[in-house]
Amino acid sequence: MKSEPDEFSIDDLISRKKGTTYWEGIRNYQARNFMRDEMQIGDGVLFYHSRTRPLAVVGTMNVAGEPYPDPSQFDPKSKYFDPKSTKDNPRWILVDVQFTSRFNPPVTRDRIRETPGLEDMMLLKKGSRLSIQPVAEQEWKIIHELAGVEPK
DNA sequence: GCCAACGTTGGC
DNA sequence: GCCAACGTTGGC
Repeated sequence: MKSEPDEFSIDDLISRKKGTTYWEGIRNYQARNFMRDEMQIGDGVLFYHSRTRPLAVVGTMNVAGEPYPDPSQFDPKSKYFDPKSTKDNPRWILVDVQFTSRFNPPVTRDRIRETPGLEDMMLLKKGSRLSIQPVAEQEWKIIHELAGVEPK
C-alpha cells in the first residue's frame, strides 16, 4: 500500500491508537477491489512511501479487519467526499491496517529494482499508479531479506 | 513544480 | 459503447 508521507507516513501510523488506522481515501476501483475482495485479516502489507526521497518500503502492516464502507465518502467536509455515493450503496470500501514493523533503513525502490527475483513487482513498472498492489509470497520474503528482518 | 501516463466522466 | 476532455498520480 502506497502513501505520500506528507499525507500519511509510517510515523503517523505508529502514532495512532494501537498502531491501527482505516486506509481512507482510496478512489480507484482496482485498489478498492483489492481491499474489498482480496485482502484477508492477518495478511501482511508492505507500507511504501511515494512522492518522496527516497522512494522506499518503510515497514509492514497487517490487515486488521473486515472490509467496510469508507466513512469519508459520506462526509461533505472531507476531501474524499463523494456526492454520488449513498449509504445504501456505498462506492468506496476500505480495511483497517495495523503497524507491525519498521524497516531500518527502508528498502528503497532503487534497491528493489536491482534485486533478482523482484523484477516483476508492479512497483517497478513504468506508469504503474495503482496505490494498492499485490505482492507475491516470494517477493515478500526477498524484501524482508533486504530489510534484514525475519518474515512473518 | 512539471508533465507523461493513466483512470474516469459524460456527450454523443 | 466510443472517445475527447478532464482530473489525478507519482517519478523525476
